[in-house]
Amino acid sequence: MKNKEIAHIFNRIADALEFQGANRFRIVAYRKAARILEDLTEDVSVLAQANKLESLPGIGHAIATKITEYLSTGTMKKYEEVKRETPGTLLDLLDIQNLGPKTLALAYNALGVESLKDLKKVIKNGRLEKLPQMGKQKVNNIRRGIVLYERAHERLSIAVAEEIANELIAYLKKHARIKNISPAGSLRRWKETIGDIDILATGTNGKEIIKIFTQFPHVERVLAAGTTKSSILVRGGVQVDLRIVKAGSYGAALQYFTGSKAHNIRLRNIAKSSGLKLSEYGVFRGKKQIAGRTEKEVYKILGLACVPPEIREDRGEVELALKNKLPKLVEHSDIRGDLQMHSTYSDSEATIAELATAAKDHGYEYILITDHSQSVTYAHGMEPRRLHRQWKEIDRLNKRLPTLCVLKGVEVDILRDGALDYPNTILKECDFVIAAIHQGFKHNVTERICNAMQNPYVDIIAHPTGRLISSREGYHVDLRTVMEVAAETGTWLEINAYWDRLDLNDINARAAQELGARISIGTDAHDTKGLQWMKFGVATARRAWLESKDVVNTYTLNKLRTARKVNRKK
DNA sequence: GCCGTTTTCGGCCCGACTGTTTTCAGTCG
Repeated sequence: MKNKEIAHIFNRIADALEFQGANRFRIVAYRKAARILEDLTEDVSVLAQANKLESLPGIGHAIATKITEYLSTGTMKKYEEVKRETPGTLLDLLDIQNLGPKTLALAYNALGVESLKDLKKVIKNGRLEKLPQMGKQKVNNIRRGIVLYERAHERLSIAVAEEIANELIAYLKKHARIKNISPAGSLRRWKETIGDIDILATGTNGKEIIKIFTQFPHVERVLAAGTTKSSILVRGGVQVDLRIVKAGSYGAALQYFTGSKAHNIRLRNIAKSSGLKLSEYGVFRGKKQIAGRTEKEVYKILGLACVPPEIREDRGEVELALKNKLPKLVEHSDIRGDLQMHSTYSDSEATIAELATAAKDHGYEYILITDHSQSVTYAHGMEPRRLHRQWKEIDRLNKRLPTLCVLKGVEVDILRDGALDYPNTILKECDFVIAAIHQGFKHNVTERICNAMQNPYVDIIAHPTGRLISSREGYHVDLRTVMEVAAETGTWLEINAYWDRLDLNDINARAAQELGARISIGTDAHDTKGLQWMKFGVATARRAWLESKDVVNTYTLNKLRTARKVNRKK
């Protein structure tokens, strides 16, 4: 699929146009087209062939022509032109904080800056500072931006961001006079990675709250501190922004700072077309505020149902909210069990008894123990004898635990040659079986997974793409084919809730559901604490628009057993 | 560059903070 590739090109063109000082609405148009392509689960070339590109919102004739050009010739004239006009790595520098297109253009035209190296040089020798409109402070800010750019230049995992935000919110609640406080931004939307952490609070004395905020024990640097807004860097260079608003604007501000930007633009357009104005201070008719205390009120006055934060991405939710037809998203409290976890029988630190106790604390009705199969030697995979011993222990445990059912499972490897790591005589004795690729990532993966799904005893495909958010691309796999075969055979596809996997991700899980496949969520816990990752799995399911009927571990155990694939012979 | 239930032209979201200015431009979200 060339979707991502073309999206990248459009973003590049937008960067270049920004640098050239082009009409800002043209720039927005390219960025929007890029985002549409990134969100698209269908292959753009299929749409192009069917002549349907222009039916996508935000893609008009000019951009459709450019897409077609690229698909048929492998190049795009506009992109080639842009590359000719802006040297090498120049546009990469736009990722540096406090250095925008205007300043970069100035540095390029007046001083010939073409690279990070050049930029550092003109900062050091003082020439940048001497340019018109520049000065000591501005250059200082750019210098700090470079430090961040070189250090981080990557996004935080949701797990790290959530932990920092929780700690900071607890600190502020304890030390400052605050009425309401909430995370906002991509953290509140539960995106898998977070750029910086946004927190919104109400209180009467903004200045005092901000002072306390900037004294948070882990502050590395205070970037800005006004009366309503402040930014700090905490350990590891993570940026946290705090906004203080009046209680009467809390809902509007929460809505505004939660985003996404694309979602908000839609809302503001709707407000405008009915003669209203929407800002972070409220909804206004003329100068009179007519809503803003709660988010619900803001959506309502615009004629929309209140959209859950997880789906505020302008992926169709605005249209449905206008018709009051939003999906009823799956809730964490709907989850009755966890369908992937490991014990000391393979590579985990927790015994089955410990996992069971922790699961009871989570209020679960069942858990599926899924230790690794024999050929995964690095994870201490189980030969059949050890598996049988485990089953006996589970039988004993189940007698002691009336409210929880510990299910016998396995995470069976799909081997290089496509065979499964246990014979069917073993698999059929399991309550549920998860199949997974852990070897041969580039080796006929689609075919191997699809074969595994044809096996009547394979219930779930674990982490279907194999990606690791922080470090690994994933298998060479045709996911759409996998989803189709999953739907055909009744095999469930996993949302692996481990924060560095979240695999399937939001977009793919939604596509799987649309193609008729069902989803199971498993934490893949390797200790008792790992059971807590369920929240990230549920959030991903919500971002995928899933309802409880789409997620099998919202089912009672009886229903779960009868919902499994039809060709299974007992 | 996109878009249209008044429009095929003339719109396109809105505001805070900073720094260099003396009325405003640039950047960010």
